[in-house]
Amino acid sequence: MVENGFQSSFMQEAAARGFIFQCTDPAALDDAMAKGSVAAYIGFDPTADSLHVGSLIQIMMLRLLQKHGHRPVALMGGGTARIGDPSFREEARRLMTEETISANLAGIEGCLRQFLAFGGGASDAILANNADWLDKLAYIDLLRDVGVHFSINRMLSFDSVKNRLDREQGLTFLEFNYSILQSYDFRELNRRHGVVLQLGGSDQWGNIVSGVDLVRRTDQKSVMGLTTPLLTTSSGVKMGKTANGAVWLSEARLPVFDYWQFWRNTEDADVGRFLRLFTDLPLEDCARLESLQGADINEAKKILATEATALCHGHEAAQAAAQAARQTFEEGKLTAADLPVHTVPQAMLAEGVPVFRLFVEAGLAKTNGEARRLVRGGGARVNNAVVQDENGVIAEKDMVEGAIRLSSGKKHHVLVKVG
RNA sequence: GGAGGAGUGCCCGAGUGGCUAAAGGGGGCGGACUGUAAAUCCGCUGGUGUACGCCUACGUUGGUUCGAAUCCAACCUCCUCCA
Repeated sequence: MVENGFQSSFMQEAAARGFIFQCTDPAALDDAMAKGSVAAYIGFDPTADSLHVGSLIQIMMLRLLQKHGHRPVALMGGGTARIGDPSFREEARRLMTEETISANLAGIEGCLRQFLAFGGGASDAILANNADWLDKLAYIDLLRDVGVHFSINRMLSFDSVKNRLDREQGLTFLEFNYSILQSYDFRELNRRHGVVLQLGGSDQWGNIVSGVDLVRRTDQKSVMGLTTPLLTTSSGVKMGKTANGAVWLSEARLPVFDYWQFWRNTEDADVGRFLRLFTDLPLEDCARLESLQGADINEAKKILATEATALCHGHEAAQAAAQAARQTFEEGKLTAADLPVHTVPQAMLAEGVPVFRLFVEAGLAKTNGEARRLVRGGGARVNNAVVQDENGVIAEKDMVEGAIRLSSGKKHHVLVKVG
């Protein structure tokens, strides 16, 4: 463990909680943070209108900065979005329209506001958008100003690039330029807001180091980089994937109940790590909860779920989700309030609707076929009764306490109401 | 610019004229066992109000054929070597 030897409260806590993977100059960073407030940034690409759990470690890092009196800067990749991040290959290459980008920016900003305090104070967070400067860039100027400081030899030596070449994956010029633009962002934020630290996932190391170099060469200033570890669950799966894709942070994309469930279902081996990274609980509490054995660790998971959910959706919503879970899983209550609700038109239930269709309607299956398969596999339940006939009809008579509860498996529940 | 190789479902990957909605694995979903965990075992894993029907799918477009992921042509993209 590298957790001691740091003087600044931020570095001590960040290290102890497991946020630090690599740092360009730990001693200098520690020093700067011990002396005063430091501004640090992380970039977010507006590829969707919400962030998801994959970005959460970065957000928590910004939060930690704020807690220790430093200034977090969230940089929106509004400019780079118009190029399309090439690292996603095929998928992300479709170009986004201006409207999509600005809608996504607004959505992401909403996510960030849950976690950070924005404003004009010393440790208030700042939202920046690289479109503000990238849109104005002239190619030749960029090449002369920034391009000269990039050595192809050097770039080829970066792991991120080398791997691609070794695997015969091919690397486009565009992608190559990505690190130039990112470096340019760093310098711009340094000039505009005095940002001296760039944070990111471990995959960003090469780009971050490039930025550090650029600022040193052109501005003779020493800035730093710090990366977080790549998060996988203990069974080696990349974190944050679930039935319907990503675990989103915005309620519009993922009901609070489901967000709470995501954390509740953490593997035993990850509980301690996640408590330290994704909650504000004191380290002693994390250690105590982590050490619970056997079924007792479920208590720790509930605390993890409620704490993590509170950070994202607020205490009330988190408590409500916890209670809904308790009623549903422990007390076997059929229609606990605060389960995700899906409303359907009155007419639909008046006429009666085939079960499989209602499951699709409620979002528990993506297609009719998937819903039918769910029923055939014995995983579909209506009001807790296993559905036998996929074509069976559901109607108003099936309402219990004003709702019909649909379940996919043991964990996914939706209340269907008329609205 | 020249020569050679490659492009298959969410991912990896087999398949070289009909038995192919396409082996196998991963991932995902469901079931069993548990502790709403992990591990293990079992089932499912294009769409379509289910239909040995129709539609979509083996880079793109066209062609050969009763029939094409499979053969031919052109094109696109990627890789390797040469200039």
